[in-house]
Amino acid sequence: MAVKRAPRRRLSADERERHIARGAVAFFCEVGFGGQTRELAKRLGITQPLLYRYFPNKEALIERVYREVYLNRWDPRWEEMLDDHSRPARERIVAFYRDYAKAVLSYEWIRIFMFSGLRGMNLNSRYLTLVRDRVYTRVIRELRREYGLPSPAEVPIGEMEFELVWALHASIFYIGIRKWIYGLEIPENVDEVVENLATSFLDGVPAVMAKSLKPAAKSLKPLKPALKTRKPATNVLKPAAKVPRRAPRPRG
Amino acid sequence: MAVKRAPRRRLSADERERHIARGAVAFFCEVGFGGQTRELAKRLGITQPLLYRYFPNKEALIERVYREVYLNRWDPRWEEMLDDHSRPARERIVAFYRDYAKAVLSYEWIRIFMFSGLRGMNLNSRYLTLVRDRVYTRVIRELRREYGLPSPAEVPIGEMEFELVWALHASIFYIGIRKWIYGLEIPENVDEVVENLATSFLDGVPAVMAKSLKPAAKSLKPLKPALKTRKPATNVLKPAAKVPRRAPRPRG
DNA sequence: TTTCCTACTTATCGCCATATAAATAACGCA
DNA sequence: TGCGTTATTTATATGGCGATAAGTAGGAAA
Repeated sequence: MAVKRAPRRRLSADERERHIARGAVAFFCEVGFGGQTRELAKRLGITQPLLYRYFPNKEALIERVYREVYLNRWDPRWEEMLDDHSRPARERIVAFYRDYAKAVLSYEWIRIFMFSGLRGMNLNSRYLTLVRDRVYTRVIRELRREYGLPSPAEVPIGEMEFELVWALHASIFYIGIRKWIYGLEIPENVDEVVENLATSFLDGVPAVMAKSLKPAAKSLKPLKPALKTRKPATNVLKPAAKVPRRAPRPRG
Repeated sequence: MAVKRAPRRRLSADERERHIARGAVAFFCEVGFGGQTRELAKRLGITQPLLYRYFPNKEALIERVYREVYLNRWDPRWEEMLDDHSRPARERIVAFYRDYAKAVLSYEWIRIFMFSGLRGMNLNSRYLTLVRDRVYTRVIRELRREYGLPSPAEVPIGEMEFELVWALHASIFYIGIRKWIYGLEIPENVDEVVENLATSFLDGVPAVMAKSLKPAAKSLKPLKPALKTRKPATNVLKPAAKVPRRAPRPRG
């Protein structure tokens, strides 16, 4: 039986570029960056050479996928949220992680994040350094305040304290890994789980934290103070040279 | 300048097979399974067709890599360790996780585990189901006992309890991800970190756990009882048909 | 020392993936 | 309604990678 061919439709260059970019995200996060341009084109309902009208080569397309996924993932309100002293610290922290989990626990993000890490991109470390500077420092600061411990200005944040916050981050992110990388079942009510993880964190942390703050503690190694340099926010990637569309070739 | 060629050395078939297998692990865990057989052969100091004398195709070689890495990773003493009632529960649990972390936080394991997950292998889920049945259930059982809560025989283990143990597992495993996938710096003294994570876990968990055990709790959803079927232990993968070496071809 | 088995190499096939060049046709505009 | 621009397709080049076939030589045994 003959394949019914959809009537050819011309999109504006911008529309098509976005169309391809979105499709590429969905495609590559599923099969990895080894996925073939032919297969991608087929899914998009276009021919493979058309991709090369919009992106000079596959690598540029992948670059575009990174921008699509990494950009605008950061919600600047998170920082305000953690700073809002009108609410109790515990409530703020729990609320933040509930929000953050919603933003981060998606098929696309989890997989692209892993793929880019395994490929040796440094996007991951850039992104996570940002998280550390914008979030971890705040969480620790508020925890210190909550438990009557010295402020980071008085005693700089120690390695071990960061590790404790890393652990909470990890336990949330790992829910996504279990589901979208290992293909395991996870609880239906992720919100409740995250809430419990944050709560359990808040209950378990102070003992260890207080211990690590005692000058006698074995490995109290202050880190470079974070939160010092104030960057423009939001963008993990540079605003970035937009890939120039290929000029139509002269004919004849 | 002429390339100094190492004198050709003949290994016994078994030796060469292991040589290739070990090299393949190191190679594929670094570049992923998309890595080229030519490049692998170069690193091994052999020619690429020789690979095909020992493995019928690339997929079989990859299969061999899985066996090499997954097999014998499980230490049966872990279960005994957790069951040893002559030591306090907290001590046992902390000691177990210190040990487990040492076994699991390696470049090879972390990366192969991720690569196999992203490839859609079900090895990950098989392995992790084993961990759940052999470890998580024990940890929860001991915790319940420690805190005077009903035993799993009386009240089956709930979803949320498993989630709490997952969280500890995640926070340890994630240390490896940070280092070997994201390329981030991690503390020198991982042992101490793991100890603190386990401690913080033990301090933080009981409140949430007790809550989740109250019949009134929202989502007390008992899971299928684990630890029931006793499997031969140790092997995650089937003992597995050894790839038959290719018979030398008749000549002339 | 000679022989013979087989580990290993050289040479090469054939396919498939990225990428380019040339031809076609959809749509805006006159 | 016809024209020109350019989005899109068809056809194809080019190289790389998995895999095979045939020839070479190491070393154990006699």
